[in-house]
Amino acid sequence: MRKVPAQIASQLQQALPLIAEQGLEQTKIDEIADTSGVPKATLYYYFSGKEEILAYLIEDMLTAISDQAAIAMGTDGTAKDRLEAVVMTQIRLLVENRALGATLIGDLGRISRSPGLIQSLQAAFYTPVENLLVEGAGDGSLRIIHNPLLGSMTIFGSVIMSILVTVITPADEEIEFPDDLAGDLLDVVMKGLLP
Amino acid sequence: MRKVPAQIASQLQQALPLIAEQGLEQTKIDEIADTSGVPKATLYYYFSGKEEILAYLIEDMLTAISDQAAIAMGTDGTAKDRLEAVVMTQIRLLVENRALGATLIGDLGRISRSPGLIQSLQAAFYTPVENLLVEGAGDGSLRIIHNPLLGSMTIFGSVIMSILVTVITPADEEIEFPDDLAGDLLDVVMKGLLP
DNA sequence: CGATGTTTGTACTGCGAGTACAGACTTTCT
DNA sequence: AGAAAGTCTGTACTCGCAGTACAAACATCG
Repeated sequence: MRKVPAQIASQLQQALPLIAEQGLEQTKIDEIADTSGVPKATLYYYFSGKEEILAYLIEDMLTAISDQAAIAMGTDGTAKDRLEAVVMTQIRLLVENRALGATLIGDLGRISRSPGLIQSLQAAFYTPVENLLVEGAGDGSLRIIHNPLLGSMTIFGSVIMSILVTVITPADEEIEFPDDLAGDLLDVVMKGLLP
Repeated sequence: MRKVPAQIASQLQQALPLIAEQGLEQTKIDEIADTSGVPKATLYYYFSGKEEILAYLIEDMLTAISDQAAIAMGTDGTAKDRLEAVVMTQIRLLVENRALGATLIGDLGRISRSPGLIQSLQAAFYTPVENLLVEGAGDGSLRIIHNPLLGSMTIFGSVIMSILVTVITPADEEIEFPDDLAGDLLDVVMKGLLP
């Protein structure tokens, strides 16, 4: 895969709603070409096919998320505070690009089939959270849990499911602001379900 | 779609590992026919295509889960106890049929595009949990949370992510027993991450 | 036993992914 | 400047595979 010019990368975003809506399988290359304005021949000049186009866009987003998460991790405060900051960041970036977020979540199978994407996904979601859980057990701001990986999965799972629901919801209905959503979500995850 | 004979439904299960591994997109109808032993012409006699075959299998599993969940809900005990029973049931059924579980989770987008499947998914996962959360707030065995839907999403999210990881994990590695997994997961979800 | 439905093999059609390639245009090098 | 190498895109093509057509064998049932 050749280095993709920023211009083209940006144009490709326009095809995302289409892909999110009908799935990559049902989205024809010509549709992607037409909607994005990038000629089909040019697409094949840069990518080897549909799969690679989508993988490229997803990887791009995951990189952005892990970058931002790293920043949030580096701030001051207890592990708990920074965990909340990280989760908020993840949610914000997913919601800001709804279509890509929906595709990411709706197509976890595709991601799990690509080692590169698995790695990016871990870097964006698992690793930062898992590190913070360990840190939190150290500085006392978080409970020591038996299985930290499961903790990060719980968070990741609730994040993506929340997003999925806001994304499935017809666009005409009002969506909760990411901050409210993130707040409620953290409330549940942090305090648990027991009284 | 005609009523599918039990025999054929059962044979189709054999094609699931294939679909889980490479995705429906990459799985050819002829492969499904060969692996399952159901002739291609017969497949098209009952189904309108690949999509419908997979949808049928998924719906089948979701129905089984919601049936079992309903049973677990009907037992004695506090809402908390029954919630744990329900979650254990969900995990058990997903793990017992790894391939289908993996497909279900890896292809949430497909599900979210089909109203029928959304409904089955809700019946299997959301509705029972959400009801129990409300009940639990009533009988005092669970905390009153601001957004019950979010509670059920958190649980669903952590369940499927845990499954996804056990499924992605190379088959040669030892998998945690569903009971242990469920136990750890409930520990996190119930008690939360705070000390 | 006729009628209606099931099952399956074989042969076919057609869509759309991906390829080939030539020509225009741009950048880089000498 | 001018050659060389790389970028971009239109057009026309191939070909794999999903889905269709259909006929013949077989079952079921009234």
